[in-house]
Amino acid sequence: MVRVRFAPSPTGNLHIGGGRTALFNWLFARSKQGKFILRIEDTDLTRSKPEFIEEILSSLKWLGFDWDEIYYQSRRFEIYKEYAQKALQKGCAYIERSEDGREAIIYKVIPEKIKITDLIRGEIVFDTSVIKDQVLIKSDGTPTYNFACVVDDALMEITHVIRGDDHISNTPKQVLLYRALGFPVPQFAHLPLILAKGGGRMSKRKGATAISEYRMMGYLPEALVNFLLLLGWAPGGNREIIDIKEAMKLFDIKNVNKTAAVMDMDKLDWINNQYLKSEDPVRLTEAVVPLLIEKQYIDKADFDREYVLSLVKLFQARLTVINDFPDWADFFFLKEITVDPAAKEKYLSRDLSREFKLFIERLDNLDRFDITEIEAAFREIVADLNIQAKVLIHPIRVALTGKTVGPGLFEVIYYLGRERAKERLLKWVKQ
RNA sequence: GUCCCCAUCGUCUAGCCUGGUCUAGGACAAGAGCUUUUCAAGCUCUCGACACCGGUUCAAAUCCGGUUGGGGACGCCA
Repeated sequence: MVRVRFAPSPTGNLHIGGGRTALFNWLFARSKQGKFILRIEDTDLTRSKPEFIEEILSSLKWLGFDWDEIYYQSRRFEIYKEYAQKALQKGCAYIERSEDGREAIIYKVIPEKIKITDLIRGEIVFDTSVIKDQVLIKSDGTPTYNFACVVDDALMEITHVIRGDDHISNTPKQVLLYRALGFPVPQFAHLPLILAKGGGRMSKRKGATAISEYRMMGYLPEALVNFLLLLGWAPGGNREIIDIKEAMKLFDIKNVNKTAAVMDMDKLDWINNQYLKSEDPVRLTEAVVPLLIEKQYIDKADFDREYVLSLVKLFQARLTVINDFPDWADFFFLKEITVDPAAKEKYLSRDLSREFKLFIERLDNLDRFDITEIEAAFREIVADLNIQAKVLIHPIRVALTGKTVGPGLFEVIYYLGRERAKERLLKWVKQ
């Protein structure tokens, strides 16, 4: 039975790279009917924070990665000490006493060649003569990362260690410890790192790093997962949009790339738009409502959900992120709209009083105020005036929305309602 | 500095293992156009890569070596 683990350290948020490591572990486990284990590596008592644990767990849940077991290393200190004693008894470790009299347990590294077979990279050979003796238990009694990791992976019966590239150099140290303690050595698979746009490591200065930030920005978890999946793995057949269920069928750890990938926000945006388009409008509305409340565009206690739903449908295909909606659709909620200066200059610098007045009259006289009737009325006017439709459409859009881009004009007028449309047009009519 | 990993369009990648089917395919981005209602949606087209040098071979993106470049690790952090 396949057993894999994701082992984050709660000294920070769940990173985009961590998210991808979790993804590949989860995918591997689920595609092999195995177990996905979560292990919180909180041995550094001063740097580990409960709020980070919360954050990591909620990010994993948001991404859709459920775990079968969860462990906290801070509750297992006795176990590590026990195994350190065993190493001592076997004679492969020694005690080092510091000046203040505290004792650390150190593993003695003997020069040899260690060969590991990485599932992604193939054979890697290390010479342990360049590795220093390894601390197992620090003088404060807590275990070191490499030691706790080995003991836990062995005790938790982890069959495959799938982790970031940055752990390659830890691998020979760990193999040494597995052998010393008589544990079977698991299989290793080292994932390439995700690099920042300009090269180098991802950092706050080079864009969003935490999964939760992407959530806040309005990305869908399915889209982010799809994006992460494509960073280092291809489903074949030139496919770009693939959901996790199908990825489970096609995924093979051996097909994961060796090359580090650069984070490309443009591609993420495109993928997110693809998912947004096929998202259930009702669900999207649920996501959008809190944003509208926050901006005070709607009243939490009293708003028309059906109306918001209609507007969501109007913008859905164009949204890059969910959070675009409040900005792009603001004119449906604001009493006073702000007109983009450039748009005003381009479309409303000419006096259109006559045209606007005509249109207002036609809107007034409509028996049925619906999209087809509005358009019919508009078409008649441009025919009468003998002008191109766009000559009038763009100025009207700017007058009604304040923007040069948006949904189709007649839908905009319909959902704005007769009175508001007339009112906004009237502002540009000189008496 | 030492050790390790990596190397196809600007970016993500297919192809590489099992050399010829590759004048290297797709996607994002960019550019051009269409959509006689915008684009932030849609459609069409264009631009654009096997890092370099040697070797093996009838034949190399594919195999081998080196160079260069990028990345990572060298903590009583994880």
